[in-house]
Amino acid sequence: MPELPEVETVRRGIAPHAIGQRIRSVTVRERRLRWPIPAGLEAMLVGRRIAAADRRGKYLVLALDNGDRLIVHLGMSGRLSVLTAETALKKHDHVDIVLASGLILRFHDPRRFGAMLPWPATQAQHPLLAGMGPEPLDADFDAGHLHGRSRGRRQALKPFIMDGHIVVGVGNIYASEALFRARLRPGMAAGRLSRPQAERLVAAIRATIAEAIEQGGTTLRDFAGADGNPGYFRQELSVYGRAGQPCRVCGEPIRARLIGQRSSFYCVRCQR
DNA sequence: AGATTCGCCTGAGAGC
DNA sequence: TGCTCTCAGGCGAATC
Repeated sequence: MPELPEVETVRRGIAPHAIGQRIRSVTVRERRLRWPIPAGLEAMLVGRRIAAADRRGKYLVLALDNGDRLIVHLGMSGRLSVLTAETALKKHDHVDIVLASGLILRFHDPRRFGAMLPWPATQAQHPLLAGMGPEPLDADFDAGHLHGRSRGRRQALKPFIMDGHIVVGVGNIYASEALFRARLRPGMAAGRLSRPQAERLVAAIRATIAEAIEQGGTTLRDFAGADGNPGYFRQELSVYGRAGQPCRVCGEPIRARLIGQRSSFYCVRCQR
């Protein structure tokens, strides 16, 4: 499940092959993603040079030399891979972006929760990116921000930190992991977060995300980087998917519970 | 406005 | 073996 570390891993994998490359051709085999791929997407891309490969939250943003941009979201099961021209097509290979080098950027997404949308240069802000919270690794994500935004909130802490308006990129896996690291219960009301707890949570989210990026993300089933390799953060997971197994810190069996319709994992002893 | 629920999808795994 | 059912989950949109 691509969360921020997985998307960043993909971005880093793609950037050296994509930046500076002119787009030779584009083939769209399936337009029905989360939103349909607009008919004009191919024309926008072909002949342009890729100037940058950026990321905002879980959105990849490929900037073109004329200021137009391509937004890519991997959804649940999406992959964006750098492949050689002769790589055989697989089921769910929806889009090929063929570069002047001969390499292909191939978008593959069985569940089609992903998206591929144009962001014209004439459009200052894209609706999907407007209103997004700070990046967890940026300086403007700090205890003051998190504590301030949590005031008056009765929502559970876990869905609160998964809300992209509060902070971007924290999905279901890293939310459970960061809360364990911060020693906070996922079900506690966000509004009851003390200032010192907010300090701890910010530090925990930062550390969790940063370490996951270093490991190339977490591969449970689907995820692979641009080179097709899995991420190795799975072996670092403290609580996610470990229901019934002993807490790595205190030995207490890890509990699983639905919070905000999402499976959540925590240690009742370590997390108060 | 905040909180919750829904819906989009396919593949994997469980159960029969 | 093969069918059916359940679950997973990002996140915008709809609803309460």
